[in-house]
Amino acid sequence: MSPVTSHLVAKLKLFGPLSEGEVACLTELQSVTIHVARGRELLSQGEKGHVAYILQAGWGCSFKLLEDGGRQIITFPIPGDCVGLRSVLLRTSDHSFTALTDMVVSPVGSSRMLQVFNEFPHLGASILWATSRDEAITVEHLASIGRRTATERTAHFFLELSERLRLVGLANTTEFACPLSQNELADALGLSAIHVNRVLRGLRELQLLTFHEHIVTIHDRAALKALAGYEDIEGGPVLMSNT
Amino acid sequence: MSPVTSHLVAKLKLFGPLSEGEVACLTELQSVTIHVARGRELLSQGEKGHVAYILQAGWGCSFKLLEDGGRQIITFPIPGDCVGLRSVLLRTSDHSFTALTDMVVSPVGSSRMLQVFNEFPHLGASILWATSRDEAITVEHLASIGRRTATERTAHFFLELSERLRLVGLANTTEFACPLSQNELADALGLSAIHVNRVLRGLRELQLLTFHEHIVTIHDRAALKALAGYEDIEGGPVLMSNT
DNA sequence: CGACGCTTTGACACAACTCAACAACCGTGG
DNA sequence: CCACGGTTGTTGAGTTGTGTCAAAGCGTCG
Repeated sequence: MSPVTSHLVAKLKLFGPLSEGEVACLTELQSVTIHVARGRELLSQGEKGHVAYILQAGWGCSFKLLEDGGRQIITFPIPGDCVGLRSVLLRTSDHSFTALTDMVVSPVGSSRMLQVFNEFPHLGASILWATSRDEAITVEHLASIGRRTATERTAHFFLELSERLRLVGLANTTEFACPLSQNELADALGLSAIHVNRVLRGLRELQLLTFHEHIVTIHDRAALKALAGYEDIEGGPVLMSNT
Repeated sequence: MSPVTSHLVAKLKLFGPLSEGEVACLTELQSVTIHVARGRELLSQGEKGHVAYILQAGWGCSFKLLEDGGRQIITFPIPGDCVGLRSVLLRTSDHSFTALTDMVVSPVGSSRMLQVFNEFPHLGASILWATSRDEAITVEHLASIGRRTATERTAHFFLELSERLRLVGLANTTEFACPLSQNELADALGLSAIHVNRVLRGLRELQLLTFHEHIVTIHDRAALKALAGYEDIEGGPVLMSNT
C-alpha cells in the first residue's frame, strides 16, 4: 500500500525521530490490511467492539446518531489516523465509523496494542501525542460549531482539512481531492445540506474557495484564513528541541 | 482535603479495583494542594505550560478563545477530573482553564506523570480510561451543539452534569449545587446569555427543571430525558468482568 | 451611597431551516 | 436502447429559532 514510509510513520515523525525498531514495529502493525467497501460500517455506536483501526487509504467518517434520526459527524479520519482507540477503552463504542469511499485499514487488537506500548514506550508516547492532536481538532470543531457563523465554520473546516492532508502528502497548497457530499459536509458542520450549498456558492463568489467535482481549490488562502479566524495548529510540525 | 477516599480514587474505582499501592500513589499525588482564587487562570491558550492538575474542590472551566472575542467553553471539570493532560503532550496549550469558584488543585508535573505510569501501569490504564470518558463527553457535547435545539441541548447538559456529579457524590437524584452564571452556560451551550434565560424559563414552566440561586432541581427526570434525547453514559459504572 | 454584575423581559432583525421544484447524474432493468 | 428511480446538487420563497439591542430590577460590594 504505502511505498516507502506509511502515512502513520510520516505523521509520528513530526513528534520526534523514530528508531529503526519502532518503524519496523509500525510497519508490522500495518502489514495486515483489510479492504473495506464504501458504505460498510466498521464501528457501530453501542456495540461492544474491541478493535481499533489504522486507516491506510480512503475516506471515512466517525459520527454519533441522535434519537431523532439526525447525525453529527465528529471527524473525517484520513490516511495515517487511528480510529476507535476510545471504543477499545470504554467497553461500548460511543460512536460509529463508516467508509465513505472504498478504504484500506489495518486492524489492531487491544492486546496487541498493549503489547506494543510495553515493548516500545516511546512509540506509545508518540501515539498518545497523535491522539491528543486529534482531540485538539475535535475541540476546535466544537468551538467552530458553537461560536462561528456558517461561512466562517465552513472556511475553517476546509483550511484545517487542507493542513491535515498536507501533513500526509495528500494536498498541495492550493488543491486537494475531497470525496465528501454536501450532505456529509452538512452533518459535520451542524448545518442543513441546502445551507451548505449556499455557503459554498458564497465562498465561490468571493473567489476564496471552490468545491467542484470533489476537488477543493483554495484561491486565496490568506483571505480565507482571515474570514475563518483560522490559527495554525500548534504542536504540529514543531520539532522537539532535544532527543 | 478529601476525608477517606479522594474523588479521583472514587472515580477510578469505577473502572476496576485499585491495589493499596495504587491508592497510596494517588493519595501521594494529591498530597500537595494549591488554593486557587476564583477568576485565576491556570492554563492559557497558546502558552507552553507543562503542568496538569487534579481538581480537588471547586468549579472551573476549560475553553477556547476565538479571534472575534467570543469564547467556547469545552467542559466544566469537577472534583476528581484531570485538567491539562493534553497541553502537557502538545507543546503549547490549545485551550485555557480558569477557576469559576475558589478551587483546590494538585499539580502534576509531566515527569512525575510518566514516572507514575511506569511504576503503576494499571493506574495508567485507569487514567487513560478516565480520559477517554472525558473525550466521550466532549464528543457528546459536540453532537449536542451541532444537532440539538437550544432547549434539548440545555436539558441534555444538565442531565449529563447531574450524572457526573453523582458519580463523585456531589449530587443526589433531584438536586445539585451549580455555581455557573447564565453567561457561562451560554458560552458552553453555544447560545447567547439572553436565550439561555428564555430556555431556562421554558424548562421551568414545563415543570421539568429549575435553575435558581445556583441550585439545579430536576423535577421530572424521565420527561427531561425524553425531551433531551438523553441516553445514559455507557462504559461508566460498568464493572470489569475479570481482575 | 453609587457602581457594577447578573437576571429578566420586550421588540426587532437576521441567520439558518423547511418545503418545493427542477436539473444532472448515476446504475439498473425492461 | 431508453425508461426508470435514486442520489446529489441547485435555486427560490416563506418560516422560525436565536441573536441583538434596549431597558429595568436586584443583589453585592466597595
